[in-house]
Amino acid sequence: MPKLADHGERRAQIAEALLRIAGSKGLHAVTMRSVAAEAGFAVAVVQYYFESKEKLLFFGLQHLARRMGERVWAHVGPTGQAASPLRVVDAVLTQALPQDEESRVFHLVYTAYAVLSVTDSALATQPFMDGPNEMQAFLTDQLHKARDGGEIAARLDPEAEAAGLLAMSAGLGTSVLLGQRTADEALGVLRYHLERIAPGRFQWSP
Amino acid sequence: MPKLADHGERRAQIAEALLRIAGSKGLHAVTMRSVAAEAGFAVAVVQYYFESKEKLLFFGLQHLARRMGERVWAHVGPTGQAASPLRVVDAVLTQALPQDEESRVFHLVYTAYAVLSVTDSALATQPFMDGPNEMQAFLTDQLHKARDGGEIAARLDPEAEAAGLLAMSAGLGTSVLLGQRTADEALGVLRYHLERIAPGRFQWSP
DNA sequence: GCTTTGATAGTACACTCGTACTACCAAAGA
DNA sequence: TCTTTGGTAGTACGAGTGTACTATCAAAGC
Repeated sequence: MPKLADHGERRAQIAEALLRIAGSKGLHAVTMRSVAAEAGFAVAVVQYYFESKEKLLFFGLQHLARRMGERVWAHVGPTGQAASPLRVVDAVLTQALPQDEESRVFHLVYTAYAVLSVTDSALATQPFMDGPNEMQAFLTDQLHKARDGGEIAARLDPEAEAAGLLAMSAGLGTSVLLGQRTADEALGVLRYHLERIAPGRFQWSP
Repeated sequence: MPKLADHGERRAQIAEALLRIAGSKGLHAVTMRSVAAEAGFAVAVVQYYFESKEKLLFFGLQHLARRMGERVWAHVGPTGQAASPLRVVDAVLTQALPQDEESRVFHLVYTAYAVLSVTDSALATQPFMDGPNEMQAFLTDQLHKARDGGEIAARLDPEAEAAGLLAMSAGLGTSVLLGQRTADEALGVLRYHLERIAPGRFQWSP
């Protein structure tokens, strides 16, 4: 057997190249040739590790979702499980905003994929529901804990609050992407609404 | 001079065909050929009224924005200018949700255009900021009036509330598009948050 | 040392795209 | 009536696409 190549790593390399192109030139600029060139391989190599473009696109989406999940978790984890549920909620929602370039690319490509999935049956819409659903369940749980701990008012509905905040965060993220407002302005709006839920309890962060 | 054709109407016809395709098959399925076929014309006719695909796409976006504006206004107008500002706010935000097929197509195509505009300089991002900015200013104004009229608490910030509600509405709309929740569920979340702003004042509508 | 085989490279083919070009048709003005 | 001209149709071309195909290379096993 010749020089064994780590298939997983190769596929990851190619997926990264795909995301770089999709993030800079748009998802429509993702072609076998452009991805191969960006990754520094020949077209046939991309074909070798992904038998078709459809498979490549699908893997690219999975790769993106995985990286987004890791990133959010990396920011939430350190906050600690034992920490105040409100801090966790704040960390998650803040991280959901496109504040740096990497996050901006995530948002853009993810949205592009989402739009594509509506009309292209090849890209199952399942990944676009699992992630958000999981996230909403997580936030709902945190808000339940916050309510039980008396951090937020008892009249608040954790489920509806979580769903609303998540949707707001997504909407704000899109507006940042389109240049309607800056990330800081979006953060300000988000913080205002968090403050409305738990007055005086969101002033630890700068 | 031969059989005069109303250029405005022809362009509108073609734009409608474009939107039908973009709404059903996706914006990437919009080609000179597909649009011409959908409109029942030859390709050269589309070329005749739009000198290039770029111009066609741009006009399609303008046409969409115009129709969306008309639709929202048609629902807000009857509510009356003299009516309660909260009713106007409710009407606008409700209408911003994709509840019927036409609205669903609006959301989808608009989002597709928005995503495209981020990476394609040909599609100016201006239209995606003017509309939302105008809408936010309008809602902010209504909330100011509501606050002055004592319909909402004085501690609320009209600007931040308007921005948040609009972002939430957009985010909820996207989630409906992706099938994460139904339009009714999204409406429920939205109504919950309106109710939070002005308790007991959003129970007129079914 | 030779063969096998996983990995990479180059190329060709069928297809679709946007666009340019020419031809045709029919109504209005001379 | 004949010519001009706005509108419509058909077609051809170059560029770019996904994919199949073959060739080449290099390391592992005999």
